[in-house]
Amino acid sequence: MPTDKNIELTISDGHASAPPKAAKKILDVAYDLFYRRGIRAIGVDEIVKRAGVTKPSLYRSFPSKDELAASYLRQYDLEYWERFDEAVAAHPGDPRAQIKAFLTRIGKRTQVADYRGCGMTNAAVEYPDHSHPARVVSEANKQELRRRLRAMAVEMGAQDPDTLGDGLLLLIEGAYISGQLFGLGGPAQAVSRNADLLIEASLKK
Amino acid sequence: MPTDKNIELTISDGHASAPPKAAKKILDVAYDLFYRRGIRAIGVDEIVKRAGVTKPSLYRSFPSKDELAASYLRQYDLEYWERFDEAVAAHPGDPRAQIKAFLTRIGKRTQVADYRGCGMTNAAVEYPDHSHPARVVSEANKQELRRRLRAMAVEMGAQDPDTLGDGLLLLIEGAYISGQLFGLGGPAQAVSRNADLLIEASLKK
DNA sequence: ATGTATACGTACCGATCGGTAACATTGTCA
DNA sequence: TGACAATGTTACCGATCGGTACGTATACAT
Repeated sequence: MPTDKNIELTISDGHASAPPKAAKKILDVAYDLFYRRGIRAIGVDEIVKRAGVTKPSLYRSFPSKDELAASYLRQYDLEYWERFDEAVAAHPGDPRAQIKAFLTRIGKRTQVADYRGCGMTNAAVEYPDHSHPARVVSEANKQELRRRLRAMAVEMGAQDPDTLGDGLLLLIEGAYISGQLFGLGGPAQAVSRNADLLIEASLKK
Repeated sequence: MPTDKNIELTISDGHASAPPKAAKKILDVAYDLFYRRGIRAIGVDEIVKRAGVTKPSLYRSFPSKDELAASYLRQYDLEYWERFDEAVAAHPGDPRAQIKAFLTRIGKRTQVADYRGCGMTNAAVEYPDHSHPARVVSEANKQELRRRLRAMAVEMGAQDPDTLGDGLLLLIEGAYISGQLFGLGGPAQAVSRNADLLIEASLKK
């Protein structure tokens, strides 16, 4: 869900002036529609209609639909790391518990009807072209996720931290995808358990 | 890559007559374009152009673009289980080796530039609506994958076979997705190693 | 009150979307 | 050669796509 924080960081780059109010409504609506139904599936007409604004307003705040999609993902990115940091902050100095908290949360999120997975992952699937503005944001987010997981694997004292970090990433991505593929009762509910088994098997003896 | 086998099973349902030749060219081209660039990203005009046929020919063989996409996935499904069964047949009676062979193959496939992941997974991301013809095929394929993996986990003598089977599925889906997200050197290359660790940790002692 | 800038709306653009009607042409087998 | 099925040709449909030219309203400062 979109929040109101840091909107000005994502919609209008550069100049520090306050953004038009229409831009916030547009981004909020675009966030919701892009996430739930996909970026390619949503036209700008539907966005402006649901936002109660007009098309020129959209194009005054965003240079193109592709850039609006990138802005949506930048907002998604902010909220993603907020959730991640919450799990980390809940267990200071205990990376294994941090991971477990994050994965338990993911496992729970996937167990709702019409779960739509990770907006970053979905956007990358929709736009295979690496130069697409939305994909650039998506790839950066995933690189950062990999970096953090590998760092936590080091902290945990894994025998091969890169392998464990990557294994955790695979489980996480698998949970995002299978969550939207299987719905309730799908494999994603087992992500935390499997991660725990994998971590246990990967620690130095 | 599309093969020529079993085309008649996927393009025209019901009557057992040989399919028109244009239909095969159309399906081959659609297979390639849908897989590499996405279903929503490709218009029927581009398909018929690349296939060297005309639009009416497409709509004589396929009732709609959505059904053509479903036919593409049915073909994908056939080839998917061919690859799976190859890995199984290579190690009779040894499910752990079967899994390892299948995952090693996936790990290798992901390590090429512009890898595009699993066509089934991608289609599900593109079409969140569960009633979409393409998604119906995709979900059936994934259900079958889950069934097989859980059955193999039983054969392997896992303590909790459902959890292990689901864990393997998560790793596999993670490999598909991260393969296209990270490109060369990504986490997907560690899928076989992590699966092996997970299996080892999941067996009855 | 009046200028000035900024935000917004009406109406429109060409291109492309998926899909079709009507008819001409081809290849094949009897 | 006749007959039939498959394909091609051309032109078209309404809807939607992303995007814009241009006029209007509103706010604020002087």
